[in-house]
Amino acid sequence: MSRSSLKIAKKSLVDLAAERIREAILTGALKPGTRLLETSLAEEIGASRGTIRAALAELQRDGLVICERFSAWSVAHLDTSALWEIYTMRAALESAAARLLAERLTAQDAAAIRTAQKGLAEAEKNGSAARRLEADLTFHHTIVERCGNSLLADSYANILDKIRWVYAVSEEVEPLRIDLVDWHEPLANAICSGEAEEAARLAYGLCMRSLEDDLRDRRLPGTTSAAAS
Amino acid sequence: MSRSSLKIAKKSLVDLAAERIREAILTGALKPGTRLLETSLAEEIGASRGTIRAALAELQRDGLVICERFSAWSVAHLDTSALWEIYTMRAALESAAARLLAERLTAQDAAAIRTAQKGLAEAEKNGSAARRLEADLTFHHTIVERCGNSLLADSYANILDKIRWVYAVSEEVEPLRIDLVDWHEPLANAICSGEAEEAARLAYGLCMRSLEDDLRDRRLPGTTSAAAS
DNA sequence: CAATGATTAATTGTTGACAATTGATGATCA
DNA sequence: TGATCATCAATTGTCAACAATTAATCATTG
Repeated sequence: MSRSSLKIAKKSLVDLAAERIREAILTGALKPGTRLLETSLAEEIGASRGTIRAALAELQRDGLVICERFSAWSVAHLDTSALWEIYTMRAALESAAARLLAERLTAQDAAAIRTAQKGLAEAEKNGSAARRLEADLTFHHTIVERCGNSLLADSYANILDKIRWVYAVSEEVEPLRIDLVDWHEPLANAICSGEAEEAARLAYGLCMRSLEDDLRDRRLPGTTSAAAS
Repeated sequence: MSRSSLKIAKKSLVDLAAERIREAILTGALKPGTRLLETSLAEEIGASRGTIRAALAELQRDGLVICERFSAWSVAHLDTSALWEIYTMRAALESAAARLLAERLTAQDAAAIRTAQKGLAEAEKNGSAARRLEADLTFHHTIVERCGNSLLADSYANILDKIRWVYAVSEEVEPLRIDLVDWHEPLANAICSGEAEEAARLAYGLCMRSLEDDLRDRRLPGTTSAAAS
């Protein structure tokens, strides 16, 4: 943020195509289980099959689509056990990030955390469900982005995508129950005061609390898979 | 393990090619920074450029090669800060896995842990450096494989690859200092007795201890980048 | 002589055609 | 009738040619 690059990031057709398809999946326009045909996508998007194919391969590695050899591409399924995996992974990454950030905190980091907190407060006061969700994700994203580990940050970005996906796909109910301000304040304080262990524990707890809420609230279409204990 | 699939996994040329190139990188045959030409690789491996291209894209997502638009593919660099990222990521994943496994332990899990421990003991008694390393990685891998989160396990497999890479690339010294048996026993015990918090803490500690050893011992060629604090 | 602009060889980006594989359909035969 | 086998259409896997872009080279110009 302090020194944004001036470089124009020209994107290849593959990237553009991947972005389009990803968007369609994450917003729920393409529902889990939907069959994807390379030729149809190529025609709709306006690129050749090879290009679409490369884009699909990228999404496959992100876990958004699956491919059975010589048979078919399709949008990945999103059942209760997937939900559990996503949130426990999130907890793993985020609690580690919180610890790292608390250990190596700079003044800019603290300022960014406080800004994200303000965003939470505003969204809480008068924001739509979508706005509250984004403020929430932004807060957590801030922590991970600043923890200094790009490997971890990249993986976390993928998880955040999937969390948006969960919200988009679930036959809605109770969007984001918790009181954003109250629940996030202790974590923000722990990080900003350098209490690494406490920050890690709080981050872990927040994620698992979200998991419980979502497991209770969301009805994921399709499967009836047994939830993790 | 208990129920191996009978299915023959025919691999596509892309997968085969990716495997070859990955192997060459992880063993150090292709050194960090080496320029990779699609045409040369295509000729050497015996596949078309498009196939090689797809393989490279896969390796790019795994962080083994990098690609600058319209200019060049090359083997990724592996400097001190990369080492730090790899090990803190490992700590994040593994401590979470240890916690999960301790919480949901089955008899088979406990047996697998004990088996992995025996492997450690044997390697410690009369094993080469390479053998000790593999026994070590196998022990940790066992924990993660059995934690029940495939998302986490996939990410961890990639990290393990990179750790092998570190050992292969570093101008060797002091291979794997710790006493395998002594250091892993507390973690194994914590997991097998269901002490989730303790298991998580121990796993985290083990990873960070390994990081310290490797930061001290290994001289990574090329960069002189400042280590993380 | 330094900075700018044309030239070109090398390399990646994209495409459409062809080969291989699969699953469904219907014919064949005990 | 029902199981088995050939056939075929649909779809993915692979390839080789062509287009776009880059970086290096060298000429040009103030």
